[in-house]
Amino acid sequence: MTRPERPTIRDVARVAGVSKGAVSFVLNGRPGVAEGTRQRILDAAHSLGWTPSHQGRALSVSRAFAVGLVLARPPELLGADPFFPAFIAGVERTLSERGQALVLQVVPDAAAEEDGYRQLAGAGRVDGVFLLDLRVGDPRIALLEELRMPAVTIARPDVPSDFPALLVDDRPGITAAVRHLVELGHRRIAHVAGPSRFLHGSVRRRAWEQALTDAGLPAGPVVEADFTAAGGAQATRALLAGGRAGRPTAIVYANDLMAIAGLSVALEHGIAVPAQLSVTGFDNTELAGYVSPPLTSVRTDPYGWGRSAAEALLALIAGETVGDIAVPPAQLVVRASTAAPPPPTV
Amino acid sequence: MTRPERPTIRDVARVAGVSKGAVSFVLNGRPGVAEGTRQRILDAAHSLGWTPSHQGRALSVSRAFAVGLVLARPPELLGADPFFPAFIAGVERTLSERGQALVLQVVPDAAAEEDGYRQLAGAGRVDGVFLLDLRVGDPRIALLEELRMPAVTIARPDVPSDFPALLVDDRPGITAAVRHLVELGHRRIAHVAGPSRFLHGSVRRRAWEQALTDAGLPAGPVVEADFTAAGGAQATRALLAGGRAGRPTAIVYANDLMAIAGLSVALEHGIAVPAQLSVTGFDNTELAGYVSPPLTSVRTDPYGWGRSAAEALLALIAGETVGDIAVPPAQLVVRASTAAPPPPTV
DNA sequence: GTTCGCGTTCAAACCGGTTTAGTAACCGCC
DNA sequence: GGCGGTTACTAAACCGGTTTGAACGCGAAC
Repeated sequence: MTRPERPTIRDVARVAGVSKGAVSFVLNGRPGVAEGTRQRILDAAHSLGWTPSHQGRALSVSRAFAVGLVLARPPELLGADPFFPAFIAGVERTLSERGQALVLQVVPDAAAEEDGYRQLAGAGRVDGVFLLDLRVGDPRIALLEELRMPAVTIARPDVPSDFPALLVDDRPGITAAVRHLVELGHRRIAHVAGPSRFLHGSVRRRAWEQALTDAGLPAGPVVEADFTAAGGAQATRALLAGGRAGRPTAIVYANDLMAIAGLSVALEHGIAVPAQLSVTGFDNTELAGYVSPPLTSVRTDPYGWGRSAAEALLALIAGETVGDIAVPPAQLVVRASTAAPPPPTV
Repeated sequence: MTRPERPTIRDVARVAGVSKGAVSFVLNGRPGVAEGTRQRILDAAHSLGWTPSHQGRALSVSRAFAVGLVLARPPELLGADPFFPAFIAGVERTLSERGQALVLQVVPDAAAEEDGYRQLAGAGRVDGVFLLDLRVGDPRIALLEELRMPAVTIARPDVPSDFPALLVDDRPGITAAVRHLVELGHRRIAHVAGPSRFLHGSVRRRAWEQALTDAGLPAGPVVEADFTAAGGAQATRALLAGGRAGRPTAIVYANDLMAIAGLSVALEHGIAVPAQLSVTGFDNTELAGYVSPPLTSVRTDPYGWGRSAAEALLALIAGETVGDIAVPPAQLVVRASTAAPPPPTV
């Protein structure tokens, strides 16, 4: 029975006939080690199959080599919204290239979320965090500043923040959607919004209002929903409840999930899309192109955002000065769920 | 300017007037500390706002207090498939209760995946891992055994494995779907499968075959796809290409995403669902109930699986003997996408 | 009054790395 | 031959916890 113990830096030093310090120097590519010795150490390390212990290193340099992400969303929505996995995949792509890990926490509500950040910081488990799903007047900004925890926010907060922000801007996408509908001839354009306590929820709503105003149109009806299919369906029912007269001819949804649910509610009411009702989504989910009719949507790039956010966070942790990060604007993808409105009833 | 340094166990010991050892004992709830001293130590810790350093603890007990998950899926599919986020949420729920973290890695392909596990193990970054998306003859089982890394597999592998397995079984769900269709009168039941290199892909396919055989029906046409909407659409087109005569009257899809894409392909071909074609999905995604027609699907419980898998893994890491874990069988949720087949053409 | 046993506490070693201060050897040079 | 400077390397301290072995104080037993 051989000992399955992992070799340590001591073993490598012994085999190579040098001190621990020398091994450490070689490992970190520091100068001051003769080439011959360097090779001997590398050979020893290789023959022992040595990989430096993460814990040992983390302790001595007091870094965690990990960044954190705390998500406060009910698990069922987490599953339905394709944003998170794509964002996480992007983050991971950058992190794994640099030997960093992502420490994830999923909590049920906002209170637990602050606790989550507090724990991660208190235990020194992460070197920095991402701030997602910004809320209006988000208290987490102050919390993280108090904890002196480096952070990158996804979108610029509406409260003063010294943290670099990934400048995602939902407004051009919504504006483009409304403009597209206006150009098709729509004049009664409704909105199914996300929760107004979230920044993205309220930003998209205000962009919709502004775009209508800019087009010289009165603000149409708006229903606040919760980004879920169930919520989208219910909101759509509320909008389509009135008689044909006052009913909107187009609905701008704050995400694809609600829009897709809206499509089937329309069908259920005997309202043809896009002949009698135009519909736009947001996110450009994979499924958007494969429902009927294929959904006009706003394409965003959560994967790319994840990559950029991670790069910025690592730079910030490394002590560099990091400013806000620009990202390409979202673009409207026109498919078959939008068309000219029906002729006005006489 | 006050020092923002985090207090250490030494500071707590000094304030409480005891040794580091005493503080450690109190922290870990060990006996052998007088009640008065215990209180003094707790007070000191509290007044300093001390939280033990994760790195320090991890090093001295040589545990990582973290478990790993390596995902080898292209990012775009990760976003579309609601399985992962739900599973991860379940895992997290259990982990965060016990102060453990989840270290996630998303890699592009299978080779990088093995590398990922090797790195996590080599650096001692995790105490155990989950094995997801089992492949036929999965080489990772042997790898993890070689690395002596505790693991829990999601589903029982088709190769010998000493690791506890979460006994998810897709067969009853598929069987129920086929039986449901047979009872409705269908006799030509096709299948859109997942990649056959995955265990869940081939298990579902075989279950479909077996169910047809059991019903005394010949195996219908099968098309192997890749679990994406695009793949599902393409597969559906292939199945519906033939004339009305040989065309299947029902399609059993290996997941909801492909089934939903299939719905719109049918519509595009002028084939009414469920009047002329019945469709079943798998996963019972939130969206399944909100497409038209609402999709008959098989409900699974990835959130619950995550919880159970995490509990088993932690127990295994703690040195307990852990056997396979039973989970409630998947259940068919009948909605409006299935109905009796059209009367045979004369 | 010593001895024993017990509960309480401390000092020191240890986990596996990094980092700093210091030393030995070697070089060229005056 | 002694000096200053460079290079290559070592020994030891340190990061922040846990754990062990010994010491101490005290009451009961002999």
